[in-house]
Amino acid sequence: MHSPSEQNYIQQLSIDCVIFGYQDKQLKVLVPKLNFRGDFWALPGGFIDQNESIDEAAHRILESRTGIIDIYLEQFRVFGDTGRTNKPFLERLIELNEETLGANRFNQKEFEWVTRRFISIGYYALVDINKVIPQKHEIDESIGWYSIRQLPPMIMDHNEIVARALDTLRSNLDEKLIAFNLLPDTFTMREVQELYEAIFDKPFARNNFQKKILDMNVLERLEKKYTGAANKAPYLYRFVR
Amino acid sequence: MHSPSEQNYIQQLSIDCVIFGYQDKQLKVLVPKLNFRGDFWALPGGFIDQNESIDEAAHRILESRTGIIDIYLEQFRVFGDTGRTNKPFLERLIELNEETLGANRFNQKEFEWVTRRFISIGYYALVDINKVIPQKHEIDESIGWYSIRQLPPMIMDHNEIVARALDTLRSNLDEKLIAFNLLPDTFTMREVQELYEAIFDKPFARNNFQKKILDMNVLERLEKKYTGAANKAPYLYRFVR
DNA sequence: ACAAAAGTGTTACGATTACACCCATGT
DNA sequence: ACATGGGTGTAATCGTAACACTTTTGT
Repeated sequence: MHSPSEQNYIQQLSIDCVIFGYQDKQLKVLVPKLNFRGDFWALPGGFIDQNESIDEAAHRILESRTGIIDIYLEQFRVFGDTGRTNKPFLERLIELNEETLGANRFNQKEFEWVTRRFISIGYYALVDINKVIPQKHEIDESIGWYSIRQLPPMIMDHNEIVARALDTLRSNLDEKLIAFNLLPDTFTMREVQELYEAIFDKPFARNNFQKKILDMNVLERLEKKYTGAANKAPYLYRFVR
Repeated sequence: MHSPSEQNYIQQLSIDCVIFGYQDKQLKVLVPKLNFRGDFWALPGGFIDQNESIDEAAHRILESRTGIIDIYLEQFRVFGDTGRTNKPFLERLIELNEETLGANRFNQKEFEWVTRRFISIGYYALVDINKVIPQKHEIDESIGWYSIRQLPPMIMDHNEIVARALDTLRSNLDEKLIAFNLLPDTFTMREVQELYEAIFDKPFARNNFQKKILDMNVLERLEKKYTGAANKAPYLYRFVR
């Protein structure tokens, strides 16, 4: 897990993951912050071992960040422009951290390996945010959930990667019935609606929304949920199939 | 253009292109056949130079096969299973061609380079089949258009790649208004309809189809086309925008 | 009784599908 | 005149959006 240049990775190919969660009526993305001076945020990512498929690599990266094995996950786009490299970012990082880095946190070989041009396969994942215990890596200062509306400025093209992931999520949501991956095991119809509103950034009519979701025939209605609020208790639902 | 192992390519990463054309009421794919004993077909593909983006690489590959520069082209999926390698195919090819190959058509270095595990980015392209003069490469015996319903058995996972490309084409066709890339500059409404019927493998109602296409507001109606047939002359249309 | 939010029904609208008719063209 | 295929109009149907009403719960 240490020097990528010494691992048996495929060269110049990486995976970047956009991990979506949902909390407080907001769509969120899990983003680590690097443990260096200069406020560097970078999407969870990694490389592909010679002995694993790209999907397996993505799963491994996700598990190391969320602790969850069973994650909904899909590739959505390859980012492969000519000048796509870490170099400007790393040079600035080194510039801002000369004293703490010392002479050789990066040796020459290592530096050249990670600053080459990289082509990256974008994956997006949908998780139940309550089941995730975000794992920061050695290199991270912190890791946290950021609202899609208030993402920090990330390195390279990572902000664009998130934007593309959101586009894909929106266009796949209904057809692939994947929204429920973002919710707990049981949930109310209002919660589904608020999730949709967070994803599409627009309101939905309550009655029509309920009809649409129930017509998907993928929800099982459970007992009512007594919240203590001064109103009718909503039903709980569970996703089946 | 000779030994890939001596070129400045990104390692273990390739591009495979599904080039769609349309002729004789059939959706077709451009597939070269290798100039060896054993009937090997393989999708047009290639590698990515260090100094070109993946889109540029795909364009280069397409131009070398079609002679056309301005091609509609889109990536649609990455194929990255663990065992994804040319090796079984090449070993069989060598086995069947020992006498003609002689001792060293492939040297050891070359053989190892091309038989490593490869991750491939799938692109699909839409071309006006009449503008294409299929170019076979040195290594090819022939290159030709094969109906999507009667594709030859291709090496590796190339048949699956075509199937995935067709799925993507179908789901993008209306939204991205790309069908017209498969037609000549001017065409009749019947031709558009037959194209759709070839792509979706199902019939469309003539009047409703016409309404739907015209409601896209991307066609300009030109003069009538007198065919000499014993019926009303159809209008010609041109794609605009 | 009332406010708040949930559940459901009913109508209106728009887009798609189905049906029908008329027109141009060559034999 | 007729067969053939092209263009277009209208009605029926379906799914979605808009509107309305009733029910449940705690104060």
